[in-house]
Amino acid sequence: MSDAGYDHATVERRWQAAWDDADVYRTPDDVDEPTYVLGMYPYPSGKLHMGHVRNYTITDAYARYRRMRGDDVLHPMGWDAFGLPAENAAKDRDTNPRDWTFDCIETMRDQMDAMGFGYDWEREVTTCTPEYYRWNQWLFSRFHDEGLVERRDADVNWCPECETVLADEQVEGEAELCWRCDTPVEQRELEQWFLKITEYADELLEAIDDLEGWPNSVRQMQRNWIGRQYGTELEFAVEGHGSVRAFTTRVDTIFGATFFALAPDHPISEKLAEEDDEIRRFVEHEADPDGDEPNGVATGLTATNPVTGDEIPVYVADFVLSDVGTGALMAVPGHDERDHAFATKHDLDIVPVIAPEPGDWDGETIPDAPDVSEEAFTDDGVLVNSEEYSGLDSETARERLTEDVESAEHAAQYQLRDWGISRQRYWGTPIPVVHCDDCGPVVVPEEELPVELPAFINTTGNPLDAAEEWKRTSCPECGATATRETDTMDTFVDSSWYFLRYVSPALEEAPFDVDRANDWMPVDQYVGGIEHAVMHLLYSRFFTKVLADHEGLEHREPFTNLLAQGMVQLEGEKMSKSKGNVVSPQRIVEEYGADTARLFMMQAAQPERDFDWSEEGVRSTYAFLGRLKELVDDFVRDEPAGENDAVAAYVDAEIDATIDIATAEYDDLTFNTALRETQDLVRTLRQYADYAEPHAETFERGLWAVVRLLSPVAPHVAEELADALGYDGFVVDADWPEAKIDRDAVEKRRKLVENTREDVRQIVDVAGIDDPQDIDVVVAPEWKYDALEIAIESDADNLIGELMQESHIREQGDAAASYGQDLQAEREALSMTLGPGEEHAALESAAWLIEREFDAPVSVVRADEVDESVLKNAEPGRPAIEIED
RNA sequence: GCGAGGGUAGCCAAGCGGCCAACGGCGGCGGACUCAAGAUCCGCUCUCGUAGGAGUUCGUGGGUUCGAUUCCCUCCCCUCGCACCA
Repeated sequence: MSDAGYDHATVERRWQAAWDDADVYRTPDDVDEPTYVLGMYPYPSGKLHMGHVRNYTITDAYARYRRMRGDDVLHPMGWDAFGLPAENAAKDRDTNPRDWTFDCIETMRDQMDAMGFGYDWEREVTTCTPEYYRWNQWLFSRFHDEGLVERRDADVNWCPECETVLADEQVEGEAELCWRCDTPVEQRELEQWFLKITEYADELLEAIDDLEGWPNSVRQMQRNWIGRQYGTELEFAVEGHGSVRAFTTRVDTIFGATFFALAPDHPISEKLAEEDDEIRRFVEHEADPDGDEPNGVATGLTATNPVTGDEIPVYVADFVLSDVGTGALMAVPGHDERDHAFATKHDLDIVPVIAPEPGDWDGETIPDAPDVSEEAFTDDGVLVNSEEYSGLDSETARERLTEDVESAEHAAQYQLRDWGISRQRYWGTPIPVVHCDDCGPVVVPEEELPVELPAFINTTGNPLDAAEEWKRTSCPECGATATRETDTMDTFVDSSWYFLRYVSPALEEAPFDVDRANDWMPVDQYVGGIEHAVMHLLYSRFFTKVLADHEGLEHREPFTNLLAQGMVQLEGEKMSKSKGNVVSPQRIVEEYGADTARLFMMQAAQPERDFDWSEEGVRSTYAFLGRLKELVDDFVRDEPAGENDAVAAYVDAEIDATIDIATAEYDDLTFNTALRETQDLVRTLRQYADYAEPHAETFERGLWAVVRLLSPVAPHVAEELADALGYDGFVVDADWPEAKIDRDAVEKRRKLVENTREDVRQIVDVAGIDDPQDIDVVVAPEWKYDALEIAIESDADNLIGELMQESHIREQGDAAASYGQDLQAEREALSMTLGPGEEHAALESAAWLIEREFDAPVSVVRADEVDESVLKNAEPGRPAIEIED
């Protein structure tokens, strides 16, 4: 047999053209509840990489599978087409972002076609077109109407390289580097537009529990990101400045509060800085919120502890962050590590007020106070030194104190911040706002949308700032001369709702057709990289909820099932341009074809796992397809005329087994297992053809099953083979094969055959039989199956007694007693086997495998055809074996 | 530090209460085919064993159970995310 392969280029082009002519991937608007399969749309960088190929092969294979199962399928593709790289590329190449982007899209669409991805291109969405981004602007204005847009001064993350602000999510790691260019991020204060995602913090958090189709890791990352914490907010009176609210999760430690601390940019700190040089010096120069050391300066003021009435010193400290809690906190050095460090440094009191709960605590005795002079005790415990609260456990004390203190109330604190969407860049959606001297910022009215981007100006700053003519406009409210907002939107706005646009991509009246979206959404299966675990997936959930509340969408979550696909690596390392270890999909497609690339990837590992690209693996996959084609061609050229005998029955059963298992695996998206089974079936078919003249009908059924089981992953070659087998029409539209038996029977039959073959091998080996002459396989007598069934169902203490009540078992005498004892011994572990007739048939049809292996005739016989002495080894699920040498 | 997910035979990797000495792949060994090689096919690959047997294994140490790779606890190690968060 050769490993020559086949003419993949011709085959793939032929079927791509045929699909195209027949428009097979089109999803008409009038289908009912299609299965919505979606891969995260790519940024059009100009080149498909292996990550894309893997991502989109997964969705394509699943979409094809669902289609063959009879579903209508929505499987669209589009372009996340705004973004900074286009601007940089335009500058480098002396062109403009628009032309560059469309060139890239063109190339990538061709590459996707060459991969055989079956998209409904009539639903293509491109975010950089005014037809798309006008709806970003429209949504901005709707969000604004609903009070979900805010403009405020903010300290923002500024990337000096990209010359734009970044969302918190776009700043990476401790070193605070820009996610795009790895430049250290700086802080700037700018007027920014925010979407108030925090309004939805509770729902975004709580609904995560119901996202059962999502990986736990992603769910947990979102929970952490939202970071809700319950605690208590209460007031400390600061002399001369009135009441100051502080948030704490540990109000139970309030008797140990020995100082009070304010953030450097707290209003009181700023006021104090105006009056006091030392405080000003600290606020303006010394404060280092990023440093490890807690620094601070005494204000000379005191604050009144609302519970004890004690006056405690007030500090301005850089470890207090203005955007956490209220920007002011009560510090308890005895029970908080950071407060402890600060107190030690400034020689402040450290008072223990919580003791570890004694192991044998009775619930009331007040334990001894722990020593906290060296180290804070941060766990919950029992209150001490806390007047009437001493002796309470932390939990109860928190409740009680929050109730008792007049200014105290339960409060929640979130880590999630509002989403700053302003970007000082050109290639994005213009924020539809006009600044008027009299009216302030005014949102552009709906009928004037879209605010289109002006022509690109190659400049160092924001090109929109340089577009003088474009900037000059009139105020929509008072008509006075006004200027346009020059910031554009974060591109995550685009991707927060694109999955809705696919439903009605050309609609001119609204971003999406609400009725159809209600029918078609949510996305049934979403697939993409883990890097979007927080940002894109959280923003999309937020948008979906807002649209549900205000635009009539009947779904509150966009994605039912989420698959975070693993990386394609090379020798255990992530492929990257800088490392120079990139395998180009283009080259693989040219050399081996798209089917090989797809098949190799899908069989290499489960979709969510990382796996290593292997040139050798690719070659062997290619060889597999070539040999399969040869097998089909041989069959068609010279149709065999074998009998429908026991061997054919074996092959037939294997076909069913393969279909049954592969189907279940396709449902789970574990393509690797489905494909392994399918390849095993090909091997079985080849063995069959080698061993005997195959029964044509059975053989063809097997080939046709293989072709269809393979077709979601290797669609071109599947069409080619189906064509060779004389199938009229496209495999894409063919019915998924059906198995005639159930999984349980499949597994029992396979196990029986496998165990029997193994036993024969062992006997031959251990007994040192060189050349077996004759092999008998003896199925157990029927009464043993009955006894087994009784043993499984019975819960009587004395199993033997129970068995002996059956006359046909009792008649077996010693044999019955002996088998009964075996059953009794393994009683808890027994399970039902196939029946005697089924076992006989299964072994009969598998006998050829043993004959072939040992080159000796095999007879499968029933119990009543042999001597009793032989029968003692025969049990249900385990025939007796007699070998003559 | 907090949270999540992991640690399985030479390697990768399934299993997640009994059919588990543990699917599958790679590597290695033997055989068939071949002039030969490659490809393909058939076995073997923890230890011992002349009729299908026995023994010791699934990070560590305990526990629950008639029975644990599978459940619970301790500890060690790895990966990922978050982190001066009050």
